[in-house]
Amino acid sequence: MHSPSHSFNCLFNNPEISINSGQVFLWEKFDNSWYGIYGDHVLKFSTSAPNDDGTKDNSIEFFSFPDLEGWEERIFRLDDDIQKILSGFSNDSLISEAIKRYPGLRLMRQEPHQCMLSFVCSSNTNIPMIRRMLKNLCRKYGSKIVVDGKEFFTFPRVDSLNRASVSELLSCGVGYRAKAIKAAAHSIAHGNIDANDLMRANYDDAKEELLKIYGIGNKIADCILLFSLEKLEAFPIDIWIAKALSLHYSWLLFGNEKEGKKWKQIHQKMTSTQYKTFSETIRSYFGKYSGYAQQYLFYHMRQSEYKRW
DNA sequence: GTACAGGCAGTAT
DNA sequence: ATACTGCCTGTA
Repeated sequence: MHSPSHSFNCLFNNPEISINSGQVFLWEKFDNSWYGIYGDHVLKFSTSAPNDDGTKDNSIEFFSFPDLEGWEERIFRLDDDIQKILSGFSNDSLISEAIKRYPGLRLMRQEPHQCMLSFVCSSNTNIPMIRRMLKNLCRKYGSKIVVDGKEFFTFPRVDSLNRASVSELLSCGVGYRAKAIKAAAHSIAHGNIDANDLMRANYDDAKEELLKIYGIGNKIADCILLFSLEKLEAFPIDIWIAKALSLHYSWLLFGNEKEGKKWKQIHQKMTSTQYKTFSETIRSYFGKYSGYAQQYLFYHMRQSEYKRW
């Protein structure tokens, strides 16, 4: 189905950059169109081809299969008052610089079950591998939807993953994460954990629930909370953010210089208590929209390393 | 061959 | 609490 194109302001003229941030995994570009898996749906948007005179108007058209009315507001968080949120970081020079440098970068709202399973697959691996694992899972357990002559596979229902045997999951190349995938699917399928409950709960309570699940630790829990459970104060600290923190925020995190230097050398492998301490400090510094700061920091760190994915 | 990639759980101190 | 270890899999 076809949604009318938006009259976008400068704060949302570039949905591509948010997808390229690497926090969503199942989007692909063909020509002028992006296609993404969102639970049971295939989403698509197209930027307009250049006009005859070589100029480009910046209208974007949105589609979904099956129809998902107004998905772009939801997925790109157009309901956030981003101007207000970003202006809240004006006292931080690094984030302010990143905001100027990467216009249009936004958090994306992910489908909760898909988000949870995606990040469960993300441990100790890289983005191309995560994408491969998820695509394999979709192909094996999702359903096929043909759009524009291309085959897409929806994200598996938790029931299917819960019923799958570990050896079947292994054939998707997920390795030792198979056990964690089953654990997560089982928790959802049996109602031990419920996305709507967690959305209503506060950050700490929701996180505590997620941490009970085998395979979900601090970082993955924070990703799930930020990207799918409306906890915008969540601040996932992965290796990239850890680098950013030791590079730019040691003044904030370390009272004494020595400890900062020591941590710089290690600069990964945080203990659980370190994670908690850093997380609390940084969240009280950036405030209730810390997650947006994380998004800009993460993107900036990846950009400055000329990473490909 | 070996190191490494968006962490995590298990065990021993 | 912290230190240390192994882990599927594909790529460089």
